[in-house]
Amino acid sequence: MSEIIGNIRVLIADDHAVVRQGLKHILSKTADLLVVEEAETGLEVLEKIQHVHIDVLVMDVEMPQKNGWEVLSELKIHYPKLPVVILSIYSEDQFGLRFLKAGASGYLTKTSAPDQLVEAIRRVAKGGKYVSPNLAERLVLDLGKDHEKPLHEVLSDREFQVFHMIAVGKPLKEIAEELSISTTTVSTHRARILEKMNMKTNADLILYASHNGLLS
Amino acid sequence: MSEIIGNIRVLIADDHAVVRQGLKHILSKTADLLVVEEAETGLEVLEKIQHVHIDVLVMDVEMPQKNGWEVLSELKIHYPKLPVVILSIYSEDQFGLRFLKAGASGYLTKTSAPDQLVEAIRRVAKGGKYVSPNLAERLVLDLGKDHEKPLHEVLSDREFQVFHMIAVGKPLKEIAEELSISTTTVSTHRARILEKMNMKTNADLILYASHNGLLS
DNA sequence: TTACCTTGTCGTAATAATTCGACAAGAAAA
DNA sequence: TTTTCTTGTCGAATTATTACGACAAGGTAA
Repeated sequence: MSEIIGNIRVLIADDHAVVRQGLKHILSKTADLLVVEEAETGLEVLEKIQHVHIDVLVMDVEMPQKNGWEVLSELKIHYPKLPVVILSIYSEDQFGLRFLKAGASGYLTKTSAPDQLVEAIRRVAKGGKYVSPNLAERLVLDLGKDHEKPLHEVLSDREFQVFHMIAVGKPLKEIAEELSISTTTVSTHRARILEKMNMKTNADLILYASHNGLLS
Repeated sequence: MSEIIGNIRVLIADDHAVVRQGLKHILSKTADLLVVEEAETGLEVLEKIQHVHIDVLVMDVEMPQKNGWEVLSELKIHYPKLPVVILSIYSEDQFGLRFLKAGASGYLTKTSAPDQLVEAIRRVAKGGKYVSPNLAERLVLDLGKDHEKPLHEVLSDREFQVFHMIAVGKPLKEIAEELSISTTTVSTHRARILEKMNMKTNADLILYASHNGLLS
């Protein structure tokens, strides 16, 4: 029955106009994918999703108001079945895993080929997961060696999140606001991060992140 | 004569496939702008530019192999007349100025409206410069400053000293002690450093220092 | 099941850092 | 040689950040 129309209804969320255009363009070339809505901010996503029926959400990580993380976790409560494809500029091996664990159905970087995106959307619309070949390999590799984890992988998701924000230079207060937690909580996370990573200052974190390609 | 065709030939350079699609889409809606080539890396830009005649280069800042900066400065040597529009995810006042000083003809963020981009390209194709109103204001403010030297060389000795100490992660208090001056003095130096270098946070300083071999 | 970690969270109190003038000495420009 | 700009310096009043101690929920090992 649902095959009569067969269109996969997609909501695109990204604060960059250019990127939204690109996504629309890519999807418009297919017969089965239909962009029914766009959103520029996390809040907009949450709002539009209530009024329009969509099958897949394609979402950037960084957005004003609510970021990808927040939106994702809120969605998991009210729309646990809605497949979400995360689109980010950050490398798959650093962030992809975390998002998948957090319930995303797919993770792609903006450097991915358009075809991959289309494939990903189709796959997750059917209830599947999409993992790029690259990330898949990484997953397999990680099966065996549990030991030699890079320092930052010892961090919990929350800690990593905070770590990253510190590394890109966000002030404590801003981090707290963005995550909607108290500044002291952020400080606590920071202290644990520093301890786990055997470091002493934010400068150490920034340099670490820079040298490990965590900033791009 | 060149008016016979009248098309403005554009080369798009961005490592994000999605963004390239977006740009193409936006430009395809105009009658006069024509995307004749694409590049994913800085090297590719440098290469393609030798074989294909283009009127305007639209380029992202972050690219593998050679980034926007590097490409821009090389272009200034061999193709000093080629207008370059820089497209970046970073706010105008952070980076815009520096790119314009370095010879770019325009600077836009990826959140800019498509129309702005089109306007920018048209303007620079005619040999003009494109500056958003926002950035224009900033420009006026910065008129008198030194344009030649590397950023950190604009600093006074004392400032550089402080800059370096901040960059290696020393806390304010320690800096003050080592230099036997008050912490507020250090803060003042820091503020001036940030202003001179057009930066906002210590993280910016650290990264700058790291990338310019000022640490170690 | 009990005892022990890890994580996410916070408040209070103590510290550190920043902002905002200010001022004087020297350099540079007019 | 005035005048203006740059630098180095500071204090008071704010703000931001950290340290520390705590607690509950979930996980894990025993």
